[in-house]
Amino acid sequence: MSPLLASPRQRAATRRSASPRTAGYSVDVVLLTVLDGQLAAALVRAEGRPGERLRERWTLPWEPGAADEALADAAERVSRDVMGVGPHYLEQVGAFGDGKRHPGTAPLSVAFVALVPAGAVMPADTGGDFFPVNDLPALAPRQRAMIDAAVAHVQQRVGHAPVAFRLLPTTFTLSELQELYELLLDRRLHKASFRRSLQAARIVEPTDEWRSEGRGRPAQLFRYAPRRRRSAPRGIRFE
Amino acid sequence: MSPLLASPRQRAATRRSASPRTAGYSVDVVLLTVLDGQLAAALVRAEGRPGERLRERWTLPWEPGAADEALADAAERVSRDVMGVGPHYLEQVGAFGDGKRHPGTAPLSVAFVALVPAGAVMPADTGGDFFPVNDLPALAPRQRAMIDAAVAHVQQRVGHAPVAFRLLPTTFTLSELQELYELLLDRRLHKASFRRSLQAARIVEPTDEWRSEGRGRPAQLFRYAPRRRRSAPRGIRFE
DNA sequence: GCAATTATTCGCCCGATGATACCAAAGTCA
DNA sequence: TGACTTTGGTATCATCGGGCGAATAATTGC
Repeated sequence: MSPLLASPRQRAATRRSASPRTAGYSVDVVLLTVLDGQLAAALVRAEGRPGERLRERWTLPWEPGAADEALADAAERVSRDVMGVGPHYLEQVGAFGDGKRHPGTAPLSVAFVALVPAGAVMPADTGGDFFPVNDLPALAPRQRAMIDAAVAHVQQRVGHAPVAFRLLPTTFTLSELQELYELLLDRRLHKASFRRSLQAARIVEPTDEWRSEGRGRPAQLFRYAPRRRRSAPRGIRFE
Repeated sequence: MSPLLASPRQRAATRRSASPRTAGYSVDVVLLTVLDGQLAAALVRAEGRPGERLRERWTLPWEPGAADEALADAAERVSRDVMGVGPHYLEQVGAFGDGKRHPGTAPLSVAFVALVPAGAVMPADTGGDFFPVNDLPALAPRQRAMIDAAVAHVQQRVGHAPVAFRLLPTTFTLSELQELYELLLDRRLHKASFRRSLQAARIVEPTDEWRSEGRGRPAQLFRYAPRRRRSAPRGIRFE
């Protein structure tokens, strides 16, 4: 079988079956995007051994861990298998293994979170789909925990990493950006303060284009273009 | 051999040798304390197989991963084997496995960070010692990476978790607390501002005791006693 | 007592944040 | 055409928190 002709689904299945003896851990990816104004995670069909009865129909995309490979490389490959292209953001969330089941036999799973811009489409042959994180189908407890941790991880990183910009197209309106921040942080933000802070941080620049959304004044489009080095943190937080 | 008579070192050695076939991953603990005004990590003597030549003499305390156990339980046991008592703080840092060596044969290590109050002593039979994180002996690259990540993790958590208070005795002066924050954050803090924020957060309370350090006015002793629920975060950070 | 040292607090200033209101540019509808 | 609505973008003001220097307090050593 030529690798050039193999579909992502076939590649993934081949790699999985090539390791009948589990390496001791799996690499699982929580692939997040924005769908219909909600955070959504990619799930694929659970593939059990012939004759095995699965209690769950869906699972996070994953791969058995390889001894001689960097974890991030495996996670990137898993993401590529699902979406056809590499993720715009990839970060490790942590290791999960507290006695809960996994679709594979791995006692330990290393979770990654990957971000895909809103509007990206999953190739049909992937056999997967996006589900809102607030309305997930039945999942193994460990996988549910990994999704929850991935969302919490993104929420904590949103102020220190360009998380939001990886979930948006290359150009966007400031209202879209603010709505995304409100979605991620789960709280309302003040419009004037949001734009003031954004301007002070100098991480977006305006383009020459405007977008008219039907009613109301057209909005100027911006792009992510950080021009400022990180300012030293000020003050102390006790929480 | 009765478990009641076994020293921590013997218990750890027994457990390690009980898994000749590696479980696929290890649980490593970065045990931090404050020693001579510096952050210090606990290291133990590296134990190789007979005849095997070790390039490093020291290693992080660790254990092979067990399939049927929670990761945090293993990390707590490792900490207890080193210090004799459980840690005052324990949190997972992440999984490390990017092709670097480990004293065991595990291709993957799950790192935890544990905090021990300044002044705590390591039992003599542990065979370990504390080393300043800025002046570590030769270590395997993966272990060095885990220590660096653990320190960075603590620095990021210091404003959101009672990290500093787990590195201090139960009572302390405000100057000691500020010096610890300056050590952790690696920057100077203004005394009046520090105390003002501390009072606003309502996480310490004064005791009836004062401590005289020789010269100068005696300092009042405080204890950690959070009385305030977390205030909702304000504003936006773009960094 | 007086200087030195350390602890604790006060007052001033500035920047960030939030509330409210205002202006601008488009569509809708009579 | 002209009011009204809708959405984008800005201005003004009050408030709050934090940075800064200085004043005050309590002890040791001379």
